[in-house]
This record gives sequence, structure tokens and C-alpha cells, in this order.
Amino acid sequence: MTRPTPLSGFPEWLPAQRLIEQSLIERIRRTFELHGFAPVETRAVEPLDQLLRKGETSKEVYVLRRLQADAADATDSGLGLHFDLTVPFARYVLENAGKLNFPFRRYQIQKCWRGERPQEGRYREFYQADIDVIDRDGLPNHYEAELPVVIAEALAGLPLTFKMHVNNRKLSEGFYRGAGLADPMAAIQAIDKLDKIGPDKVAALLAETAGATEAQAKACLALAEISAEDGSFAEAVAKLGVSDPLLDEGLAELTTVIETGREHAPGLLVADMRIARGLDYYTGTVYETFIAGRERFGSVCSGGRYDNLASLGDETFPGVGLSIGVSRILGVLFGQNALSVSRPTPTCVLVALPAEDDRPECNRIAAALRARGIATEVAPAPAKFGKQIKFADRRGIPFVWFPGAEQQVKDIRSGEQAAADPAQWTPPAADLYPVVG
RNA sequence: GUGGCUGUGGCUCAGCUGGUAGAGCACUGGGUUGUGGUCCCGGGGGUCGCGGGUUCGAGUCCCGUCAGUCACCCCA
Repeated sequence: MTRPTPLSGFPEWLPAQRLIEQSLIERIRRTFELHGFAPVETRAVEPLDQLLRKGETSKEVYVLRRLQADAADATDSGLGLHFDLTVPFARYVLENAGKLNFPFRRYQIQKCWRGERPQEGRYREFYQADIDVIDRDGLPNHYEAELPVVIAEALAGLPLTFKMHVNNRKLSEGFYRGAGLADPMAAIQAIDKLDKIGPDKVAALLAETAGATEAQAKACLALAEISAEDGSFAEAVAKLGVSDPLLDEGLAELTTVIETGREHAPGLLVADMRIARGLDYYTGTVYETFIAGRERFGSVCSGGRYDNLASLGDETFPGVGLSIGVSRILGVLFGQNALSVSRPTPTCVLVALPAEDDRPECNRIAAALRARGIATEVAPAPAKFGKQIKFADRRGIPFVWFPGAEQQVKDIRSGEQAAADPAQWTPPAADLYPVVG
């Protein structure tokens, strides 16, 4: 059989990288729980109509089908792998509304799948770490200010600088409406392309899809120019001379978000009127996060407020959420070798095996160490001690244990060796588990 | 889905205008008789991505295909 080749877009890491990935996920998980978000895991698949109902581009959804299903088989109901965690969560909330307490704050760290052409920092199978707060009927604005603070803590300590760009759909929509545009939503989608196609083409697009006059297009572009790390953006918007009640609402909400961020996550947030986001279910604050110097990688943490994603009859469940692109951040970290791990295996102690007959004794030593939380393995086969030390050295295992009448443990980095009792001996805390840093 | 580039031991790569497949690292055995890392000597491992064509002869040239990769699109 020919050697299997990697599947593009479906990354599989070596143990050292997986340890780094796990430590990043663990760090995020602990922060989420520290802020009182409850864990949830949803199934990998959703009915296709659920996945597609909010205008997602259908071509990126991986569809699930039984190999034996024939064309006429109607029970082959059309399942697709989820492409994010927000849509499944909205479905989950509706399904369990009666058992949940609102406002409900949950986190979810799971794989997602998108059938796009992969490239650096973009995968077809990847981890997202998602927090959302969903309430019943109404959702106070302060949650939109709270979530970025949680994210800032989750990502703190990574050797990367994050900038979260924040805008508010009400602000944009109100402005466009106040400026007299017929189709504010079309204008939002046109402005979303500003970075890619430039102001000239956006102006043309505004005229074409949103029915903007030359002066209106100019006003839209002027709004998109505004950005600030503090509340001063509101005055800049006011200077453009457009007034609309929805605009005022958006300005007030965005000010709350920015000012809260200034206090609890200094340096993270920037109000940026050009952030629009393609998804049409957002109704308030929208977020996109970039790594300083790696803006081309795209957003590594995005989300927003959605008022209409989940509704049941006349009951609505408005929410706000943010998703960390764990795999994408990891891609950047691996790409610049920014993180390393002290060893590629959890094993802290290798028990040397003098002869096969000694295995029962070695197993007892290993059990005694494990009972006290020390990751231990017994050498695979009897061999000269030099070889067994080499075995440990190759794997970065810091300690080799020699059984016998007087048991000894050797730190193979320093060469220090001393008598030790498996019921007593403890390694330095830093050696207990692989350290990521 | 469209276009550019690239496919040679596990890894990084060399291989001339076509002439019988190489190096370093890694692995493994020994020197060193049960305490490693250095050093020295030896060993294993490759359908040259796959299929076809040109040729006396193809890793090398041509066509196709698959995979990887980058860009577009879209997004975490």
C-alpha cells in the first residue's frame, strides 16, 4: 500500500503540537468557566435546512450521506456538519428552552467544518471556542460590553497582540437611513468589501445595490473612515451631520462597549466603522479580531449580537456571542514557532527494566508513582541502562528510575542520581507535566 | 469552483544538454561486557506521486491525473 498523504485542510498535529493545542484550549476553557459560562456540546451534524436558513453560503457545508443511500431514499434527510457553533447553539436553546435558565451563558469548544479551499490559517476542520449569552425576549446591552473582556482574558499570555475591531449595526444602518439610503442592508454589505476592493469600487457598488447618490456614497465612505480607541468616535460621527434615532441608539451602545473595554481590557478594543460582517443575522454590536502584524490572516475572533436567530412563535431569544478561531491562532503560533513545549510526552519518569523477570517489580514502582500523580512508564524491553537512559533522553523524559535493593532516581539532564522511595519521591513541580511557553 | 508553483529514503534537499539513485540529519548495530549525550566504524530503508507518450535508454523531455501549496472567493 502506498504511503497515505495528508489531507489538505484537515490538520493532524504531532504530540508536541497537540500538547500546545490542548494547553491553549484548557486556558480558554478555564477563563470561560471563571466568568460563569456553562459547558455545552452539541452534535456534529444539523439538518441542512437549519444550517442554511440564515443565508450561509450553502457550498461550504459538508453534507452527510449514507454510502448505501439510493436517490429515492427519503429517509436520507439531508444532514450537514456544522460550520460554526452559533447556529447549532441557537437550535439547542430552542430545543431546551424549558430546561434552561435565562439569561443563559454557555461556552462550547468544538470542531467545525467548512468545505473551502484551505490555505495558511484556514482549514476545513478546525476548532472554535465560542461564548454566547442568550436571554428571553430582551437582552441588555451590557453583555455586548462584557464578552470582549472575557476574550481578552482567555487570550492573555499568548505571545501575540490582538486588536478587536467593534462596530454596531444599528449605528451603520441608522446612519445610512438618516443619510437617505433606500437599502441600508445593501450598504452594509458594500462597506464590508472596503478592504478588498477599495473605496472607488465600493462607491460604485453603493450606487448600484443601495441606490446611493454620489453625495450619499461619499458620506458612507466618510463614516467608514472613522475609528478610535475611545469614545471620541461619537463626535466624529456627529460631525458628518446625519441624524437618526437608530444611529443615536447605536452610538450609545458602541460607546458602552468601548468604554467598558477601556477599563477592563485596555488596548484591546477599537471602534471601527468599517466593520460590517457579511452575515445578515447580526443586529447590534459586531466584532472582528486581528493579530497585530498578521491582519492578512483574517479575523481570529468574531461575533456579534443577533436578535432574531432564535425564535419560537412570538417568543424570541436574542443573544450575543464571540468565537475564538483556536486553530487559526494556533496556525500563527506554529508558523512563527512562538510557543514550544518542554517535552513531547506526558511521561515524567521512565522505570528502567533490568530483566524481563523484573517487570512485576517495575510495574509496582510505576503504580506507586502514578498513585501520587506522577506520569510513569516502564521501559519497553530490558536493555543496557545506557540504552534505557537514551530512550528517555530521546523523548525528553526527565527522570529514569532504577529498581533494585536500593532504588535510585536519576535526573538525566543534570546527571544527578540519588536513592529514592516511590512512595515518597516527588519531582519538581515544573517537571510534573509538559510545560508550554 | 478558477489560475500559478511544486512532487526524489522518516525529515531537509542534491541529481548537469536524458546514460543503471546520492548527501546530511534521523533510525539501527558495534567500539564501550548493564548508566546516555561526544567521537569512530558498520547496517537497514526509495514502485523518483500515479498513468501514458517520445527514446536504444526517462528522476530528467511531453501529455494526462492525483496530491500539496499559494492567490481569487469566503470566512474563525
